[in-house]
Amino acid sequence: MGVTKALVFTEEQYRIAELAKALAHPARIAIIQHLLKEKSCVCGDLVEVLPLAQATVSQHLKELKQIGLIKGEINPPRVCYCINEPVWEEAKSAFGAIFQNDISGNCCN
Amino acid sequence: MGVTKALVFTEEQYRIAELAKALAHPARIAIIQHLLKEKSCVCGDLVEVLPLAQATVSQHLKELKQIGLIKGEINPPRVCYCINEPVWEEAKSAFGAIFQNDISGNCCN
DNA sequence: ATTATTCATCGTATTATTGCAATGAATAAT
DNA sequence: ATTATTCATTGCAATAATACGATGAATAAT
Repeated sequence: MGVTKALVFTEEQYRIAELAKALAHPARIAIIQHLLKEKSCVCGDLVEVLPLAQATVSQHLKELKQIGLIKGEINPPRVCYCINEPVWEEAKSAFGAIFQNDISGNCCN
Repeated sequence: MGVTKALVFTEEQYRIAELAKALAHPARIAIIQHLLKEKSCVCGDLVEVLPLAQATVSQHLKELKQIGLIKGEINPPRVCYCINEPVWEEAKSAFGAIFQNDISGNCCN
């Protein structure tokens, strides 16, 4: 049955998984793409772009903020969102590190 | 409250989210990393590398296979796993398309 | 034939995610 | 002061993900 080792995952593995999870919903992809497309901060017109209720959009924004991929600047009465550069670069290199691997040497490729 | 538009997400958004979800667990990151590290096919010694029961590892492998990121070749009595090139390249360019964006022009960066 | 090995699948319990209506907080407009 | 706007948060309900023991299927070894 195979021995279950008492090994836990590495910090890196948890972090990549966490970042991936933040991207693991079409609404959050749509939010990110919208923020990337508008080259400046987006002031909460996201609800009109998405087929979701305001509360739901707010939840997705919260998740993206929590992980650090985006940030929201309060600019009453609106809140302006944009990509948060440091974490964005972290994610970029994390995914880059995985996908830059050379897989051509595999016996089955 | 903002008008809820009758818009559904694009195929691309669903696909990226789906691929991200496949990477959204440390065990699956560990599996992928292990397959990348071993330059050839890995014959099911994954259970010994992971702190999880065999059934759980099998589940994670199933998910990765379902999405197409890996493939398993039956080589009785073992099953050999490796990265599945076509989908791997698809994921690589999907994430690349997102992370290659220039965010330096944002008003808040 | 019997037993061992390897891996998948089923059943099930636990926990996490998703979605939205309702409400709250804070400011702007009248 | 009252009302409208903007966005966050709370409180459910429905669904999905996670984990693992138990079992099954298929082959190899004895």
